[in-house]
Amino acid sequence: MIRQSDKGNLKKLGAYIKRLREAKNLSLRELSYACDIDNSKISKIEKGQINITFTTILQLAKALDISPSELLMTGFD
Amino acid sequence: MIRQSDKGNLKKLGAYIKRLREAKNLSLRELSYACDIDNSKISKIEKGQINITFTTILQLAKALDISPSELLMTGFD
DNA sequence: ATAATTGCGGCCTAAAAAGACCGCAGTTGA
DNA sequence: TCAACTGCGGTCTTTTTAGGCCGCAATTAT
Repeated sequence: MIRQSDKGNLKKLGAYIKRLREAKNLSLRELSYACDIDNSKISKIEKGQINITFTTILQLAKALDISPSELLMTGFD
Repeated sequence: MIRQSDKGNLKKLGAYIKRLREAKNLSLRELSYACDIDNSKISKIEKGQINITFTTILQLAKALDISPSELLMTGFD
């Protein structure tokens, strides 16, 4: 039941998160510490491998110093 | 482990979704049909009772004719 | 050289979302 | 009056996230 377009959107979101993290020169473990999410999970998020929840979005946004809204600015299908 | 602030944020998001739905004069069942999400689930979302995933956010945004980013414009904690 | 860091994937358990269906009380309208 | 609609909550199963820990190959210092 996992739609094909969803996979693409998850990848887009993940790629954007990765760009933001790298722009701040943070390692997975550093970001992990900042938002209290396991580094291996963040890795999976950046790869678009998991469909994160609303609250996880908020956690990441906060740690990345960006508004949740901004985090979803990337154009999705 | 459910944070207290998360509950509030979920309620804010739900309330906003409800406002948008009502602004478009859609019943739960009508919106349900438009985004392919069960009406009882939408009811729970609007009540802030469930922590929806990224893809569910995209589905709702599309059905409500709003960008995902816009859907998260409400100020969260 | 070698020690530390990094990204990443695997594995596990518990909790929760997804998805679907049912039924009811209250409202709305014919 | 009564039929249809509406919001909403409950229940059940399947799938997935959350959350945590471990270890490795590759890169990056020291």
